[in-house]
Amino acid sequence: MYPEESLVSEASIKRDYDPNSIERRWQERWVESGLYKTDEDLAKPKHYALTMLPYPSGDLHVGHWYAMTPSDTRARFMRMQGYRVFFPIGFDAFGLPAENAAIDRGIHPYKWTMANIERMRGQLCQMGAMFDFDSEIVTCDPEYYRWNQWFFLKFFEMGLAYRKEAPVDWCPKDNTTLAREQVVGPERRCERCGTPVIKKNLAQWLFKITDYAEELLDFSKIEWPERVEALQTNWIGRSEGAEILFNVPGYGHVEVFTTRPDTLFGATFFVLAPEHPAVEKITTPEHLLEVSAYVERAGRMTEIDRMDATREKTGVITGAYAINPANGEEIPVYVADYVLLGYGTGAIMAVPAHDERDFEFAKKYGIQIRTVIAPPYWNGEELEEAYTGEGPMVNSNGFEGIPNVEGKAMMTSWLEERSVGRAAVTYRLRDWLISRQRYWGTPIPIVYCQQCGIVPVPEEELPVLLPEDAEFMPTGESPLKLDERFRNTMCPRCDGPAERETDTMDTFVDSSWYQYRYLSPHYDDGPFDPERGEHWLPVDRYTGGIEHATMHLLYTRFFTKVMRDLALVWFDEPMTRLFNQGIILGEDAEKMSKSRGNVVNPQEFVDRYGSDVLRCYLMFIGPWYHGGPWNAHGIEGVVRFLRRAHSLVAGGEPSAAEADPEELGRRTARLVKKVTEDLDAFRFNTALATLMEHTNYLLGIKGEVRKEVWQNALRTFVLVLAPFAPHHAEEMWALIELPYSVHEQAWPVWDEGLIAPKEITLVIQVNGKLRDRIEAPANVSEDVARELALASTKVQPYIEGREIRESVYVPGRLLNFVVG
RNA sequence: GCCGGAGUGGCGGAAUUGGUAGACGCGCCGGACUCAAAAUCCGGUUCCCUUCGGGGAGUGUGGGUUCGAGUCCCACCUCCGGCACCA
Repeated sequence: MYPEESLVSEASIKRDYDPNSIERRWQERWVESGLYKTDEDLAKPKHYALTMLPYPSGDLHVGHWYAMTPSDTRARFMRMQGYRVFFPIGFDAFGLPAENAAIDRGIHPYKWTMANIERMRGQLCQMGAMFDFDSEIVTCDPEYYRWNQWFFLKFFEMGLAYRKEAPVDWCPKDNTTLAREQVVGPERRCERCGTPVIKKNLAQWLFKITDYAEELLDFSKIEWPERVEALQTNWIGRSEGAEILFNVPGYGHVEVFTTRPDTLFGATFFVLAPEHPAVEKITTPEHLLEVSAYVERAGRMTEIDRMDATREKTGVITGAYAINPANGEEIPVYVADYVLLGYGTGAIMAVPAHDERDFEFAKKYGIQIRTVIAPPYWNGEELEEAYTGEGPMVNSNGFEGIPNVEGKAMMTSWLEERSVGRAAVTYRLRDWLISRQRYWGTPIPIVYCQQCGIVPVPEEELPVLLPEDAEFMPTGESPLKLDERFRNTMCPRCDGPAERETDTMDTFVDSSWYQYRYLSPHYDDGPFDPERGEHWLPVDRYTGGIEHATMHLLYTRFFTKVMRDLALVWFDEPMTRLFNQGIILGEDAEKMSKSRGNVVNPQEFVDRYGSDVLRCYLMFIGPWYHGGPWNAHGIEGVVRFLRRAHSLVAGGEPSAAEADPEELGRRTARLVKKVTEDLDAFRFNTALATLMEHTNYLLGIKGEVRKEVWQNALRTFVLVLAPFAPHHAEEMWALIELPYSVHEQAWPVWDEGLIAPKEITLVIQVNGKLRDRIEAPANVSEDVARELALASTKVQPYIEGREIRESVYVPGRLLNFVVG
């Protein structure tokens, strides 16, 4: 995608030096010398840096480069700062594209995946990252997924894995069910392929993440972006309130959840979700026809229509009555589809005066609207709309005049005393549905026996292997279901005939604990070697995209908490600090996509300019968290920068010692300070700007300082360049005849005392407006500064004939006269 | 509606956290080198006015605090992301 009339021609790139041959040469040397084997020197502080593992789609795209190379730069920086750094990589190798390739082209998913991994591994090496490939994991390897199954069994023992038949989200294109998290947007589309999902009634396996809902809301032990915390908090959706029992004479008690127990006296009707089990039992014969018709219609309606809040509320009366426990009133029971079975208890007490939805419903069906919380300046008149604000309770016998905020707790304890209610918390979060009707995933280690029922596969029989000779139907039907040899088995408990579970696990299970497996990818006695865990856990820095906020990042927190409860780990959170990078867009500032034709192929740029250029360009483009549009011309600025940097070390004996060595020392110290602080805070763009500035300065004084001084300046410069452009830095390091490898050197330190300049530009303002700039000694006193300023012919016109009321002096910066 | 984030030159973006707005880079303009071009190097580049000394305006809009506001406060506008008949 580089422009036809590129300003930097190929010939000119290769004239001075050839990035490709330099890079290839050093990559080979790095491998030979084992430079990136993980440092296990326990005397050093540990740093576990992790970047989200890629899906092996075939080729690295520019998004991978954008995610990985700054992460690598940061890891290199930590290494030079004296940390032992663990920076692993692997492949999230299960998933649908492999299976689709099998269906479309007849290639077995394993073959397809492994070929892709092979290719991507080569590209990762070309990137010049310090990944330690010895710790690589491939999640479709039985050695890996065996432990998915092991976790499943543990979850099952703990009651955290259970099977339930319920209406679930089904993607008709991918032919599988999805977790609630994988259904996105108001149109309820499949997160993977964008197809609108439908509901299907199926028996599926779920992980009980809701048991950890409260703990997942606690972010006090991690430093994660507020944005992610907000997204997860939103997703978990905690509501505090009360559960209240309403008696329906002739049936029994029906429980409701409400966040507004303070409005109980205003409950003038009662609503059940159409799917609520009580509906058919309480409906009186004369309403039966109407109710069943309504329930059927609601069932046929699509989820999207059903959830459309702008639709006019509908409902039918059941003929039954519920008794309001607060005042003993009989209130009519309706069935209405604006009440959802999946939230709370699937039944509500309706308080039209103080809830917009109930208000709309009551207006339509002529139900009484009784104000029980007085709005400001309320005189008993009828409300024109629901009042949801605060106020004193009214029409509430025994609670009159109590501020409703206090009334909530009082009403709850009043109900508790009478055993008709209690304080309760409800979450929007649903349990994690992990069953997938696909082949290319981890088989769920469960057997169904006619005698014994649901039987877990014994631990020692793991892994339950995927059959290799599966047949892939063009319809996308689960190949495991059709595979008799896989399906038919013996019950581990009674040896009788039994059937295997044919669903596989959501691939998000794989990535929920992969950070632990990296530590000992071939360990046989558990998911990871506990001794290695002690040396490296938890992850110190995790980097990746924000799109996983309510999926992967929530699941992995959940897994770690369960692992803690299994005493596998001693901490509560998987990754202490998280950084989300942005998204790299096409040149048209739109999301890259094949259909738009704006996809940037990183390989083209690597071939043309080398990977250091691509690395640096991606870091220079803007703040990492921000992302932004690709610019094929912009990258040429980085080509020039690296070439100029390289030319610093090429030849040229000093001709005259004219440059100020003190200035050089000062600027070098400033460079080190700035790059150090910027890298610490992930500000790669401004660090590179400083490196560019410094390069230009050095080129300006090249040949004008003594050899030792120059050599020393270059040494420091190459050291701080090294994390950004590892190949170029290594080459320059060799050219200035320093011993291999630059990446094993200590990060330079700076002398703060050298940084302050002796001369400063003092800004003179009059009434806050800039009037002059005066060169002055850095430590100039206020009195001297005043004299200098008053002597300025540029300042004089603005103070002549006026009274100087005050002057503000900021040492080393500015002097401001306030004149009247 | 609720929650979160962002608005700065032609463009990507800087600004030591209240102290010279526009660093660095792209693009553009001018110059050097060249037969010429590319590359490279040097200089310029927020806008308006200018008698070429300089002057005025300026960080989404309108107010405010302050000697001084891109930065802090209040109100609003626009855009992006998430959630949403969640009781």
